[in-house]
Amino acid sequence: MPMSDSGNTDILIDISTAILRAHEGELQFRALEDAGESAKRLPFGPFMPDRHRTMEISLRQWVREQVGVDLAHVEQLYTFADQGRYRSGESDERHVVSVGYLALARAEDAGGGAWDNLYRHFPWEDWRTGRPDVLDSVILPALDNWLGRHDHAAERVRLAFGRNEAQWDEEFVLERYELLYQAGLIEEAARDGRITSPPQEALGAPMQLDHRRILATALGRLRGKLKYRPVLFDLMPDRFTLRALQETTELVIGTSLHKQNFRRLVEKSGFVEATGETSRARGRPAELFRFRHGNRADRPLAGLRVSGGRKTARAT
Amino acid sequence: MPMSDSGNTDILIDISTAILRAHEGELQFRALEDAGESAKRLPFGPFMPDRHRTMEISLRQWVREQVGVDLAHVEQLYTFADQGRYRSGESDERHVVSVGYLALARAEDAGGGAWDNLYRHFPWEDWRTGRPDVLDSVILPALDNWLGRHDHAAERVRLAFGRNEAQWDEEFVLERYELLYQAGLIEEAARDGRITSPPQEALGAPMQLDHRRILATALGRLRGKLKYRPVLFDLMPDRFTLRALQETTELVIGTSLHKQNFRRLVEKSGFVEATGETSRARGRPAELFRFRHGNRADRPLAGLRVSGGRKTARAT
DNA sequence: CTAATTATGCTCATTTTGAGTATAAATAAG
DNA sequence: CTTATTTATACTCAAAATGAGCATAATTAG
Repeated sequence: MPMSDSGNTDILIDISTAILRAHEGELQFRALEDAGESAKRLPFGPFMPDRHRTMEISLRQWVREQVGVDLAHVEQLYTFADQGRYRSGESDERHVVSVGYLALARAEDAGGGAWDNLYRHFPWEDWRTGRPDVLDSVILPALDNWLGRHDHAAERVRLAFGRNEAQWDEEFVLERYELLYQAGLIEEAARDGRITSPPQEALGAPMQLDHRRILATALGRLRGKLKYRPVLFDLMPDRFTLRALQETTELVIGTSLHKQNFRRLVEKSGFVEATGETSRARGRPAELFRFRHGNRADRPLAGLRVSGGRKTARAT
Repeated sequence: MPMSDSGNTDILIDISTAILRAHEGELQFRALEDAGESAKRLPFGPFMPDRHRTMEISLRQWVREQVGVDLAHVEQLYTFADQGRYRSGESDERHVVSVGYLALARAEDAGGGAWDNLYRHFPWEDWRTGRPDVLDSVILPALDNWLGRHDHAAERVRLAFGRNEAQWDEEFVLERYELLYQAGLIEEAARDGRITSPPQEALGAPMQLDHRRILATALGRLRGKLKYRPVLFDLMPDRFTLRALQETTELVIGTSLHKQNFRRLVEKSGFVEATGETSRARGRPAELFRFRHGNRADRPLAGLRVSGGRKTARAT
């Protein structure tokens, strides 16, 4: 964005999309494999401005036709113009600008194709069964070691990883990923030539290009958005039990929630209405709810903040 | 983002930036005037990928040198690739992709240049002295009239403008702007050929291109972000009274707040610390505070939600 | 000295939230 | 068919947060 003269810089824009769904107890994303390449990638393709009116329309259509998924929510994440930062020795140096998108799909609309467990790439983000071991056994020691040579980053580490007084903030997915990348604990960092030797203990499964970074951005954005907009329902089928809704929520925010309080929160939010039907399963049948479109007070689901709070902290 | 073949599409990227500051009781943005054109515009310029490593670095440098403003917070808003949607009869049809940025500046770092009052372009967004008259006198009647022919949009209007049961959500700035644009109540809509005759009563001062839309995006984003990240302090000088902090907050969210409760909220948030100094002004001197960097519990300032709530709703 | 003005402290009733306990309605096991 | 197990749902209770005010303090403007 400098001066103004300029010749033709032969820019090519491509769109990469993190398509998420909740399925079989996993938060999954649509992953593609390329021959002779172990790391997977997100669906992406060139954007051709003369053929489509807007990027979002173009994206939806392309994903339906080429990837076979009908998208519910679609949201632009970020446009990267970082010059080759995440592209090492590629021949095609025209790819300069890449636009990342987050898309949500309902499990039913999600066609065949291969889906991958998101947390396989971000094991430190899944706290549903408690604080992940890898944090204390690998990540924090390695970061400490790295901080020895880069102590200006200490505060960033403290905030991103919730050390000392700081709390773990489940939305800081990208900040954590970036720190791990910079500290050379991520395989992509070696591939990009940011570090000389690959990390001793690779953290999470790597992906092609900067796609893991896009996934991190997507997860962070989704976790944040959940608290004030009803995007959650774009991951749910038409009818669902509150239990299913809670499980999907937990998948996204990566923590487990108190069942009764979750119910109270959702019921008061005005986002759902009972259908009268019930679902049959193991125990007592559960009422089926449906999304109550936009209507009502639409109180944000702020209560979904990872509690971390009060732990029976008896009065003073 | 279709197929894949493609020739060279001669794309040009430009970056437009909404630079905001709080100054003299106004929320202002840096505005430029062009000869022979009454509508103002945002600073913008081409992005040249071969000269700069990242867009943000490029942007900061460009703004410092060309616009004379030192930016505090910088945040990418959105990338539009909408084909000429907001560009009517322009000769240069290469401009296809434009990236919008939000930037915050402290009043001290803001150089000379011309600044414009943001709410002059969005009078319906400023509720500091109560519900703006223009809503009931012009906007809602006109929207109702429009809805007669487009009643599918009724629900969007209800939510965006807080009718019936719905509450006014101060973050829906873009949604409101888009609705007004589509309903032809915005001068830009006539300019873009979306409607035949210009609106009888133009709402807010128009701007060039889609710059008012970028401002709307910026304001909405900022209002949202305020509640969970300490961006507010990027609009404040080094030291400030709580009163000044509150005024800036009110400028941004467009509502007035309860003074004592604001103080309580901010003090508990851990974002500020007293300096011991005081400021001299009209009444009792106020303590000067400073931003307490990143530290502490960093409780979100969720309390900044536009209350709208309980109005002495005595028990049942 | 008095009024006006702004800052700050504190109270109080509600609401919201975290964490349980209790009860209901199924299915699975014997 | 009786009991254990499982899941859903209702309710309670205390702690914390929030919305509204009243009260008091410390200045400056007459």
